[in-house]
Amino acid sequence: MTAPAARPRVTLADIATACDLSRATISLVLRGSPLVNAETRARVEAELKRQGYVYHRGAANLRRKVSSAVALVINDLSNPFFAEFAAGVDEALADAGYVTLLGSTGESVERQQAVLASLLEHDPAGVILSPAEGSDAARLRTLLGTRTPMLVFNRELGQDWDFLSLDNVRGARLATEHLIAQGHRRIAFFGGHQDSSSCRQRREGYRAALAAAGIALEPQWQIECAPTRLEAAGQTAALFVRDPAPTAAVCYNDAVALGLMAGLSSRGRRAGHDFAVTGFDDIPEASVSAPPLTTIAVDPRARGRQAAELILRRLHDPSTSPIATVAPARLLVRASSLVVLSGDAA
Amino acid sequence: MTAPAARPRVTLADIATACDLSRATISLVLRGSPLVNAETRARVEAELKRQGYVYHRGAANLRRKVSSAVALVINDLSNPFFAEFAAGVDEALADAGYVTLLGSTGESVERQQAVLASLLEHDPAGVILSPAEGSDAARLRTLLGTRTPMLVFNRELGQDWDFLSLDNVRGARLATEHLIAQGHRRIAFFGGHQDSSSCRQRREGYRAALAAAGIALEPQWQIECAPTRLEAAGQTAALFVRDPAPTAAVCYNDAVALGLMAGLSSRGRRAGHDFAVTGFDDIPEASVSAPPLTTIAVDPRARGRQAAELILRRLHDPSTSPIATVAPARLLVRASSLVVLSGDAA
DNA sequence: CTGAAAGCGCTTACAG
DNA sequence: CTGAAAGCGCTTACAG
Repeated sequence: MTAPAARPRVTLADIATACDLSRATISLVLRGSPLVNAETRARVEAELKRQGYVYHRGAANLRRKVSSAVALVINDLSNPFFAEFAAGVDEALADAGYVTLLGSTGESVERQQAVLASLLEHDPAGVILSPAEGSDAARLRTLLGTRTPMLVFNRELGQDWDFLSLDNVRGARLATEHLIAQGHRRIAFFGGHQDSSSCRQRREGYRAALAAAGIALEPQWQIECAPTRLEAAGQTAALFVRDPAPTAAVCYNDAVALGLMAGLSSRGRRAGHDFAVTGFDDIPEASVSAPPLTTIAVDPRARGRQAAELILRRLHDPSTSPIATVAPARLLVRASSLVVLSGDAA
Repeated sequence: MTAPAARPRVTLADIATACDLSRATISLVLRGSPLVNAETRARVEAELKRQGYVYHRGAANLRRKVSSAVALVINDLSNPFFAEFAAGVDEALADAGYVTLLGSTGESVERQQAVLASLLEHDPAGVILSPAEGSDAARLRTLLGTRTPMLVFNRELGQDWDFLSLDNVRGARLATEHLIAQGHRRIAFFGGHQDSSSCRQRREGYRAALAAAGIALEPQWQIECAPTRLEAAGQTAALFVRDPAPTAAVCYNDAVALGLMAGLSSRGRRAGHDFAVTGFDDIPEASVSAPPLTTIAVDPRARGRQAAELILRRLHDPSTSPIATVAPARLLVRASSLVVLSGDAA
């Protein structure tokens, strides 16, 4: 907290005194009321500028019992996906006249509780939460109460909060169908953890595509690993323990896919030449890796704007029942999945 | 703005009534005053929990004439460098009990003015600004006045604001010295534009290292290009128009270095084998490119924490004169610069 | 140890 | 068209 400012703040009352008017009239000018005389208005506006008046929205909000802030709590701002999301949220909130109260949790549930508690003291009209892994919905509910609407992004939490999710099922299904269309029949699902809901959903899409094509799912080609490049590279060998090995892999996300591509090269194989790889997310590196990565784009900035719009709608309409929205996923075909299969491999 | 909440807010007065005490006493409990009787305190705390009271910091701040917010205005949140910076700022501000008011400008000067004006109405104790390209210091000064302290990051704006910059000179010097120590004498400076202050500073470090080693600077090896991968790849040929050609290049940044490496391979050369390359920034891709890129790390998250600490210090001590801080730069040696020179090349 | 009163910067009926 | 008065949720001397 700060010590009181040396220079005292310019206040409505100062302007009123200088113009020899009441505070009420100044307030009307500020809020653009048509009630005030044009000449009076001009005089007041000149004086506002002259004294460098800055509106104290907090005081106004207190009096009016409204809030012009929305809290945005992000699990991992150093992930470009969430950074883009945050940029989209902030953009749309600003356009609607709201200010963003930022909190980042670094995937820590404890920090998430602390950050949210602190932000709530600043009286946000609503909250947008991209939950930390392992978030406890009941604890969040206790913190939030029922007064503050929340939109949950990306990871489902249950409760009666609005929810914006990526279309994980459809995305993975698109990737898998693409590989099948290329002639692959032996397709692994590579990376991610079963206990993550997004991983479960992506596997579901993968399974659905296989099933629709009449391809049996091979349990030994369902390979779990932490969703990082390094872990993925380390797990590459698991794809090739048995013969025949898969000819393609749908990866949990781009990081995993890039790790797998590295793992492939250190085994003398090359993605896009003798093995097909797809990712998920379309991180910036995906377009410049060697080879460029076929992946699923979810446009995080657009998702951010969408999240902002959803919470704003909820603020205006608190009574309707919770809304679950699924954002579209788009297949981007690049070289990593374009393999000419030998007769043997297919 | 929101319509008034349906459920009325729980207030100090509600707790006071329920406990049959005055609001003053409740306030003392909230602020942890030792004046209040232990039994009374316990009773109050139970009631606070029971009613789900949440402190209205805005009201308290208004009364106390303090602020517990800091505005953070970022030019490009979709750049991982600035996203990390923002995460570091938020982390440190939260630890100090402040909340972050986020604004992103997308490198637009007009948006920067609008965003800042809006944030200032929320009465931040201070501002951290990573300026949009082409920012107008005088216009910013008009907006800010002299009441609100600001810390400027990365791009110098003049005025009497505190300033945190990266050590471009020292970073480029470290990279150049490293190449010299590897035996190189024909070292180019590749990429960036003369009109960017960071590019000028990096060239200055490069020149200083050459001068200290008694190596003459060759004007034809100072090659400008836009700081993107694509432009850099396209300019690669410019290094080899004359004989002898350089054996190494200090690149303006990592994007340029990665582009140069691509340009080299399409000419049948390989960074780290027959040509040495260094970058600047340590973007995530630098560690996973082929070969991994020797570069200068500036640790944006640590810079964010540092920025937060600097503005907090300024809040506590408004009178001291403006402070310019230069953040350290660290050389990360990786394979792209490790070339065994043939007798001829050296 | 607790309460009554004034006030932070604003807005909003209500008069005139 | 403008002003007087009350009040948003809190804190802070000042009494007692």
